[in-house]
Amino acid sequence: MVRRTKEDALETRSELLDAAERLFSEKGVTNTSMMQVAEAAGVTRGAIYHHFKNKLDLIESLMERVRLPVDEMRGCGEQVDDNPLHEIVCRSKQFIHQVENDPNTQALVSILFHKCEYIDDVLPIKVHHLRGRNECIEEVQQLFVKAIKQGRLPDSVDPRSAVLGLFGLIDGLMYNWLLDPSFFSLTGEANIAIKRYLTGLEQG
Amino acid sequence: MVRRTKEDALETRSELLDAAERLFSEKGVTNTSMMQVAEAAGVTRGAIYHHFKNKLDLIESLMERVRLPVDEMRGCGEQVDDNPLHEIVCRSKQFIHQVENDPNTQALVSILFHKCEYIDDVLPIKVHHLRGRNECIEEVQQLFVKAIKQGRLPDSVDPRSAVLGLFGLIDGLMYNWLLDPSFFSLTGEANIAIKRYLTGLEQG
DNA sequence: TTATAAACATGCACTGCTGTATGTATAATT
DNA sequence: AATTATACATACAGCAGTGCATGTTTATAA
Repeated sequence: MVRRTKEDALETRSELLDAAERLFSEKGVTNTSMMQVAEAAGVTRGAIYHHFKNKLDLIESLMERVRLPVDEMRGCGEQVDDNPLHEIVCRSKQFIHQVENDPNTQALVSILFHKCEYIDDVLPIKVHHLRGRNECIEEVQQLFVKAIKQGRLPDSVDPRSAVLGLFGLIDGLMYNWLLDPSFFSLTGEANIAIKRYLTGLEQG
Repeated sequence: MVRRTKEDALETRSELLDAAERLFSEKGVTNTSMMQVAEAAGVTRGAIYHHFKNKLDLIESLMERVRLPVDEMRGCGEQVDDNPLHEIVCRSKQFIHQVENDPNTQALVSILFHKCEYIDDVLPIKVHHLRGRNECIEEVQQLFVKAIKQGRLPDSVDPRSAVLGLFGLIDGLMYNWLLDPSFFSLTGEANIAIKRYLTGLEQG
């Protein structure tokens, strides 16, 4: 009803993003209208179109705002030893833990996996998703290279192949877990599966 | 423009389903209108609403029509020996091969993974997806049980955990491959990764 | 052979959503 | 203190899509 200060405006914008994130993850992106987002944020559609050009711009801003764990997980805090395999495990666990425990992260990943359609119009989502993923893949691949050089993995292991399998495993577990979180424990199964996969890597 | 015989009607229905499958996998489910489906099939919207109640009914029919490889892959043709692990590998390969090579299967899986939103309204999709998956999981889990009994896998392996990891791996690889098929060879990477995962299972 | 019903085509009314234009009150600027 | 720009609210026009009702033609059954 009134205009407020600049900080208040930023808060409005933030609340709009929060509402969008919630509604998108609950009802899907295309099934959520701008008016519903506005209502959920306690404002009118005018507010949205002031802060964002359109729905796509809103989505892009959502992607910009959240730093996905895929992005975060470069550099894994307590990295005591110089074993790249340990860092790979640590990063993976941290990633999965954040998805299972941080509501914001979970909502966004849920949107990416199950609540949006990868069509041309929402290309920014796909682009953002792939970019972060590819950067992360590149880094983990280097860790595998390092592990092979250190003799922790046999030479017969192709680092690219190793990282593709690992990411497939993690993504697949998250995908299925998000379909029905009560079906199994993400952290539990992921830890076991990753361990097994790495064990398989260590053998020829 | 005219009415034809019963067989022709079934063909019309089939062409509508073909068109829907194509358009859905290309442009997404919600972004494809009934009129576009009708046009692509060379008929008008009236034809669709004659054969299908609405868009959801159309989608349900799509799911009914195609037997996903997940459903098919029970009983793996040339099963010479009695090694359940071999059957597991055989089924997985068959599944993946069908996704990579059969256009119909690929289109439908692409829809399930990337071109629809799992909201309440499209619950039939989710239900169908999960039902087929769960049935298959159950069967493969029994194969793991058998393998453990035969001493081909250590007792420490939990069959449920084993199958969850395997399905996660396969789903994740397919998910990522469908995002960008040129990024890697699905069959190639899947074979390697599955082999590694099973190797990891054989170790404690 | 006639009647009925199937297999569509056509047209209409309704709705939800979008984008924008305009209004308005307040903060920020001078 | 006056002006300007910001941060929204409100109002309007317009479309795209849906669902249905109603034609129209032909198979099919009696």
